[in-house]
Amino acid sequence: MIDIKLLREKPNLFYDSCKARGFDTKVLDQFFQLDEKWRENLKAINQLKHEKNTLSLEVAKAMKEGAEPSGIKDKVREINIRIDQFEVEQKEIEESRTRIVRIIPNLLDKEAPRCLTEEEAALVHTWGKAKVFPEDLDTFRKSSGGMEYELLQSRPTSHVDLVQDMGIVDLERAAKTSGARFYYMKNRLVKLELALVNYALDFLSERGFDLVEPPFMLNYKAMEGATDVETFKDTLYKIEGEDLYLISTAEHPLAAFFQDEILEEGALPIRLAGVSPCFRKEAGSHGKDTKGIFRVHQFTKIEQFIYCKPEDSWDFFKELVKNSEDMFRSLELPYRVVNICSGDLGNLAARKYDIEAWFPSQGKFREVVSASNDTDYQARSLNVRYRAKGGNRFVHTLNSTAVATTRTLVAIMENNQLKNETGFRVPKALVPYTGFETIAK
RNA sequence: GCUGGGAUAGCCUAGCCUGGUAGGGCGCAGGUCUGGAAAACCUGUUCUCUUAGUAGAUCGGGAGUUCAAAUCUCCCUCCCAGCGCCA
Repeated sequence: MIDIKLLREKPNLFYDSCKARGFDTKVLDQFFQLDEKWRENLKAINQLKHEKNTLSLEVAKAMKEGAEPSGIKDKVREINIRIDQFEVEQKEIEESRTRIVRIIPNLLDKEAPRCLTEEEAALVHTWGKAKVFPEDLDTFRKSSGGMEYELLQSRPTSHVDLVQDMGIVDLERAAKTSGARFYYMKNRLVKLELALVNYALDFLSERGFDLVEPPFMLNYKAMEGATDVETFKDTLYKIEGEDLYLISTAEHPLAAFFQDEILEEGALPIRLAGVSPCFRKEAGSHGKDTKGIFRVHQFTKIEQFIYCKPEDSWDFFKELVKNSEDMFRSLELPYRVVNICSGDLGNLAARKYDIEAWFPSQGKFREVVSASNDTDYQARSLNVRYRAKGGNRFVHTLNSTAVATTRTLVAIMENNQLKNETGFRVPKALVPYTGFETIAK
């Protein structure tokens, strides 16, 4: 949630930020309309309550002296009716205002590029040597700066065909039992997934993160604080008859961990590495990546999360991106880093970097990591503060994927295909965790 | 799921029976004192409102009774203890 006081003091900051995001500024106009009415009403209510309190004291005084002040009591009853009328209206105004405030996006960071679409994201840098099929070379060059590449003789098999041919993923039966975008994962691929999870946890543990397996469900209040309306609408599964939602990322339970708490300044920064399944409806993505395990309703993800002091958050943003990059370097997966367009940012993020791995079969860079600095936006909604000199202040929160298993598995399959047989090589870093070097038919 | 006990400001706690300005302690901040510090003492220390007041709200959340609710009544949430069920 944004800071209402700041919105009142410096409306132009918000108008500019919303325009750059392609967010309709009518919402801001509505806020100011409602807020003005709200403040007007508040004054009237306070005035009436003051009268009421004064008269109530007179009643107490009179009764102590043995009198029956029925005249004053009647007056208070009248005032109560007027207060009730105002308060019913005020409650409605407040609800509308809160609804509106909650959808106003975070203030953009000045380094978030001003543009509207996914394609215009600013290239930050690239790493590795991509395997490119000649047909894709144009697209690759346009989207990769001067990144190194080697040309492929033939297009690598798509992971969809590969996993089914090898019998390590059963999509048809998953469709039967659960629907589209589900999977049964089998044998060595299961081991590889768990290897990836364990590797990522060791990796982050060594870098000072506390490992956390959070609840996989959150109640409305926690979820509302941790995320935004868009996520609710498009991605969350609700448990029928209960005040519970399946998490779509460990970010949310990690963010809500300190809900309504005041942290000691010396305890910051707090680095948490969450591991959890992620459940996503993927509403609105019909027709995209419909086959295979690239975009699914359920996958496992290891997520980095940091709570810190406001003045430090951009340093920690760099740290998160570096961790994620190091992770993908160690998995030998070529990638590019992009600075996401103002128009393509989520509501919470002031700035967001994506890491996009190169997928040789698809001939594209695709998102495997998303790193955001939510500044104080999420912390304000969740009421997470720290004790600072001169008063409690909201912390800043940041999050970044370390590894999302399914997507990373696809990247591994497509980048490491074996030449003479059906299968792929396990990245060296994972071999100690798998105990085998290849997965082949 | 059942029975009982709890939830008061950053933390701890009084007040609840018997309705009438939420009191104290710790911690923190400022001040007096000091060469400096400690101690002691004083002041402040929830939120809201750009008329900042002799203002309003606030005692886990909501509703009710009353001129008036932390206090009485009802519903709900969470925590603790005991019992039950349970991989």
